[in-house]
Amino acid sequence: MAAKLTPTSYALLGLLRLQPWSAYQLTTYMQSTALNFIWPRANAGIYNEPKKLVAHGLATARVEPNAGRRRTIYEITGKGRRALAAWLARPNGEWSFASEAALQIFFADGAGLEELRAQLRALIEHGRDRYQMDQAMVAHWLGEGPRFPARLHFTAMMADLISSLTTAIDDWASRWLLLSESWPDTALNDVNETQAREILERLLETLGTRDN
Amino acid sequence: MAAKLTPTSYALLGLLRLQPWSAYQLTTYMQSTALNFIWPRANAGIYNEPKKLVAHGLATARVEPNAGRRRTIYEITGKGRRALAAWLARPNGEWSFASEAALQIFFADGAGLEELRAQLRALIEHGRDRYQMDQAMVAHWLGEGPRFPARLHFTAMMADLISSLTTAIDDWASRWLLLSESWPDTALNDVNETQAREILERLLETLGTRDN
DNA sequence: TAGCTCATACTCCACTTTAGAGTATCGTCA
DNA sequence: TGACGATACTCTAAAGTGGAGTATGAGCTA
Repeated sequence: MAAKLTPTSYALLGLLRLQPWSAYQLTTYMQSTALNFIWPRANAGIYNEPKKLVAHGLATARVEPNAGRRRTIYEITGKGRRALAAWLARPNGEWSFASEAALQIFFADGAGLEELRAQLRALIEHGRDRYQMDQAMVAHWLGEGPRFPARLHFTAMMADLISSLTTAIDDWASRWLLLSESWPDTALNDVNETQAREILERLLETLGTRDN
Repeated sequence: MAAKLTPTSYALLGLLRLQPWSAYQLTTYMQSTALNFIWPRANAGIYNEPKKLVAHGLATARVEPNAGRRRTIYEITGKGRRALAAWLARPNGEWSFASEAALQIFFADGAGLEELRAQLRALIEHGRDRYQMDQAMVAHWLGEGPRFPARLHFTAMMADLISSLTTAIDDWASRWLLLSESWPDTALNDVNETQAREILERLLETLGTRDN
């Protein structure tokens, strides 16, 4: 009877290893921290997950009063610790990206130049919002310290990853916003064909130096 | 009676705008091109989507013989074109990332140093596989040209995006593989605390220059 | 010729996940 | 007293998934 655990299960086990949590705390933490960037999950799904952990003996639940209300506190079990350790020992290089914005840009030859550029600007604006949010968090970590001070290095690692990706997308959108300045429209023409070939040639070089 | 269209619906409309497609062709194209990077979708879902488009009058379907077999060919309608154009005119800066690997790295304080480093190496290896794949595609586009020659600039745009993200993650993993060389274990210590603070301080600077 | 493999062409399905609400209670404030 | 925000959690129709499966035809080999 192998428990059908998902990465979400393991994420919660990872948090429970640090301390006991209420379901609300787990959900709030997962949705307001770096975790929401590297493993975005819907509210309802997170609430359901600890119940599954309990059903499989990986966590325990107790209901306690809290300021006149009841809340459920979850704690990891020994079995849960072992399941987490086994998962951590299984290397996995996978990641995925998805973007409706990028999809719209990919099909922008069905729209006008100004619409394409508006999409690129929207991506840049979205990145700006992200930067402001991240800046406040980083300043807080350097000042008061993170929620888990003993994990500062992991906090920094994730902040570095998020910033790297946000910056990469920002740079990409800015690059093509600049390149498209000289386009008459979204159709292929001499200007943007030359640009495209140059970019592809540059990519071929870059990829060639990295594939071994 | 507004059709409940998803980004997947629009992606298919975007492809149908270029030419008529069979369901098999739509599925194969979506899963083997840049589209699978910016909007990854399961096989069954893609097969179902064109039927919905037909149900909403955005596409038509006809069954034709093909080498003794039957296949369904879909074509976009005028209504479908208008729905696509309206979607393209709605800017959207959103994107999402998800990675079980990053999740495992985030919780690696529950494992040993070698396990953390194995995770980082797995990410780098995954990137290397990606580079080899992309290299072959880019070489093909520069040689024979892409499937849709008139969209070369959009092909280049997406290749640039994919490469940027792959490179960013590769660099991040390499950076932390290097930084962790001097760690005695995954716990916080003087060495990695100093590293973490330096990274966070550098991030604060970078974010500060980009948030306005 | 028969069998195997691959490509073409698509369906099925139990389960998971989502977006986007909703309900309920308590403390604080005007 | 009523409104608002925080705490605490549930509900649900629709979308999506992984991982098969079925079927047919062409090409190749023993």
